[in-house]
Parts: sequence; C-alpha cells; structure tokens
Amino acid sequence: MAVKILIVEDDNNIADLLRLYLEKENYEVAIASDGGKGVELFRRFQPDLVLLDLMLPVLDGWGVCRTIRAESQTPVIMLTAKGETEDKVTGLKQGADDYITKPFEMREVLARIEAVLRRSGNVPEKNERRLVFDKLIIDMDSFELTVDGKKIPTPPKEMELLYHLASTPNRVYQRNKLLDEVWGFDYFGDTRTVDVHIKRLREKLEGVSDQWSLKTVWGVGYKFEVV
Amino acid sequence: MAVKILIVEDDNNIADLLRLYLEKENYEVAIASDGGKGVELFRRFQPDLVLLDLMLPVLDGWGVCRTIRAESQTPVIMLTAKGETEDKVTGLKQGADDYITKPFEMREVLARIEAVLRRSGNVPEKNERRLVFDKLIIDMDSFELTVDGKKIPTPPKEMELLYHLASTPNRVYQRNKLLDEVWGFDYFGDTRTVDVHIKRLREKLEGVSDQWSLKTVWGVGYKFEVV
DNA sequence: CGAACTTTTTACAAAATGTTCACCGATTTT
DNA sequence: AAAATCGGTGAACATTTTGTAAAAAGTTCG
Repeated sequence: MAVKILIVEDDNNIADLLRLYLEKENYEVAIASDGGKGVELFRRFQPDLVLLDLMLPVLDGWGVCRTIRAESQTPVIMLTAKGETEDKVTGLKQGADDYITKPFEMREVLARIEAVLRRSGNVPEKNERRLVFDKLIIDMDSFELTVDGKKIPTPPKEMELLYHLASTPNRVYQRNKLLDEVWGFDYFGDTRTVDVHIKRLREKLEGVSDQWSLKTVWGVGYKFEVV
Repeated sequence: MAVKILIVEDDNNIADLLRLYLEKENYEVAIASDGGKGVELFRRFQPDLVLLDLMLPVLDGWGVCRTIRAESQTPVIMLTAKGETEDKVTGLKQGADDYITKPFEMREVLARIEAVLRRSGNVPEKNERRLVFDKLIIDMDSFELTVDGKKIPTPPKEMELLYHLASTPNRVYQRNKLLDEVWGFDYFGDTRTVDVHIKRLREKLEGVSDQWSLKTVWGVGYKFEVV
C-alpha cells in the first residue's frame, strides 16, 4: 500500500538521488527519463504524485503536466531551474500543485511531498486515525484496539482490516475490494484470507456490544454494521 | 525539540543580537537577511515563530508575512521602526500577531515571544527539554537520565531516542520515522539500529515502574506507553 | 431433500518481524 | 598509546503473524 511517486527527470544523477531518499521513506518510485516515457509510465504506474522536471527531451514538462491534468487529479510538483519565475506561474497555471527550484534540499522536497499529499487528501490526516464506537476504540495512532475498556493485542493486518471496514460503517465490501484496499492492489492471494481475518477479529469482538457487529453479507462480502 | 524561531532581518547587528539572546533562552534560531531568503528558510526551517523586520530587500515584510499566512498559522511578530504607526495597522491586517518598535529592549522581545507562543498554543511546553514520569526524569538540558532517583549514564543517541519517544507518549513511531527524526533524514542505515538502541534502553529501564514502558508494536514500531 | 455453492473453522506451514549477541571501527578518555 | 565508550552491523535465534488447504457447517433453490 505504499504511496507511489513517479519521477520524470532526464538527469540520471538527480533522479537517482531522489529515488534513494524517497525509497528510504518507503515511497514506491518509478523513473522516466523523458516526457514521452513519463506520460506512458504515468498511465501504467498510476502514481499518487508526480515529480516533474521542466526541461525534458521529447515532450517538455508543461506538455506532460497538461496531459496528466487532462487524465486525472494526480498532484504534480514541478522541478525548475533557479530563477525561472515565469515558469513558476506558467507551471501553476498548467495545473502543477507546487514547484521546487533547483538546486534543492532533500529535506525540502520531502516536506513538500508530504504537504501536497496531505492537501490532496489521499493520505489520512494525522489525528483522524481514531474511530470510536460503543465499547470499541480503534486507534491507528497508538495502534491499539480497546474493547470494553481493555486493550486487546491485535496484529497489524487485523487492525487495518477492521479500521477499513469501520471507517465506513454499514457499507459492504467485497472480498476483492478488501484485498485491494487493505492488502494492496499488487497482492495476489486467495479471498479466503479475508474470511480468516474476519474470523480472528470476531473472536476479539463478539458479544461486546449490540450497537455494532461484523456482518457477513451472503454472496457479497463483509460490513461493519452499526445500528 | 527546542522551539524554533526564524529571524528575518537585514541588519546583521540586530539579527546577531537577537540570536544571542534567543539562543541563551534555548530557542533554536535561524536568520534570513532578505525577504526572499526569509520565505525559503521559513519553508525549510519550519519555525514555531517568526520575527520579521518590515524594511527588507527583495521582498518586504508585508509580502513575507502574507506568504507565511497563506501557508501556515505560524505566529509572526513584526519589527518596525519607531513611529510607523500606520505600518502597525497594516501589519496586523496582513496577519501579524504582534509588533515591536525599534529600538527595543531584549526583555520586552522575550516577553512578547513567550506571550505569542503561549497564545498560539502550538508549543506544548515553554522551552523545557525535560520530561518527568514516575521514577523517571529525562533531562536533555543536562543530558541526564534519572531512574528511580539514581543518575544512569546514558549515551547521547539513547537519550535522544528515549526523549523523542517519551515526548509523545503512547504514540507509535515507525523505525523509519525514528531514523528520520532522531538520526536525521539523511541518515542511511539499517532499521535494526533502532532495535539495538531500544534494547539498551530497556536494560536501563526495565522493571522500574509500572506506570510506563517501552512497548513494541508488532509490525509497526515502538512507543513509550504510559498507563 | 439434495446438489451446488458460500462461509466458518481448524490446523499447519511459511513468511515476516523482533530480540539478542558478538564484534568492529571510530571516537573519546585516561 | 592503551583503554574505554559509543554507535552500528550482521547473524543466529525466537516469536508472531499471515496465508493456505481442507474439513465442517450453513445457505439457497429447484
């Protein structure tokens, strides 16, 4: 479920440097070395954010940016040479979400990326990762499940699954959807896996409250039901 | 985690004077000598408060203030020449939180800073690098760890790690985050390193109190848990 | 009812993750 | 210069979690 970032940059040194730091931060990174490849990879890789150099062979940054904008809302951060102030304006007009001038500090790049992702709403806010129901607290900050006042040790996958279901109470999720959204789109595994995790969650949660429950929707999937 | 203050001031004498006093009060200080650098440094340094001269080269104080306001809630204190009363009004309209007229008394500046910080509520503690729990004192001013009344010699990295974790009790930190925040974003090393330091801390801390402990959150990271 | 299909449960193996230890190199202290 | 300290690495080992397969139980519908 890592956040995916596409770097479109013809200077290998810069691209590699960016990749190095981004991968350390657990981003999933892809690199395109010219504008044409950038667009192609954008479609295949489906990144959550694009770092886009302005000066590019084949198709320049503006062109890439326009194309991306025409096809999606994916946020774009422009990388521009110093002092090209007009570029900034133009870039932002073309739909870039932010711009960074070279040479840049990695710390700044990382900060901007986080800011843009937060703004774009794709990454949950810091303090919103806590759900409270009758006798049940699902807290993803402390990674704790509190049932009837007691902390119940719960493995990561179960926490994530429960959090996911409970984030939208009463909505039914198909097993496939859950595998995509909790395990990650690149996870290939049996849908029975979901069942087993539901089972394990139910052991922890059964009979605690009549306000809510993990319901099976026959032939469809599961939901976290709230009365 | 000292409180960070950014000074934007083109007069070196004044800037240095301010820095001198502020650092003596344990603030972390950065200085920018013109408006453009001010904005840039604001983004990188991410200060908790900005001291902003009105008369600046490149981009004047108002412009800087507007930019800061557009991007954050960070409090701004304006430094204005005497008698520029209209400036006061304008400055406050642009979003400044307070203003001080030159020439100023350092005592007054410090008082205003504390007042603004307190009002902004963004800074939990005043300026204290000292955490106190049951039978445990983590003091980063003297770099001393006091466990059950006894001073336990503790290397810097362990102190910093413990301090970091204990600064936000119960919050889980991923190993990656800890490496970024304690070791520095440009540190490339194995995440096992964190484990080893946790181990060494645990040797010093285990069984001391039932009020708190260094907990492992399986599959996620570590936290300093308090009951 | 019984066939076909879906879900639950169990048990186990595989994979992932965490702990600990011994040791190395750099730095500081004696 | 020797000794001690510190920060970090890699490997062995321990533990927990996760996935799978298969049996058991439940549901639907002709």
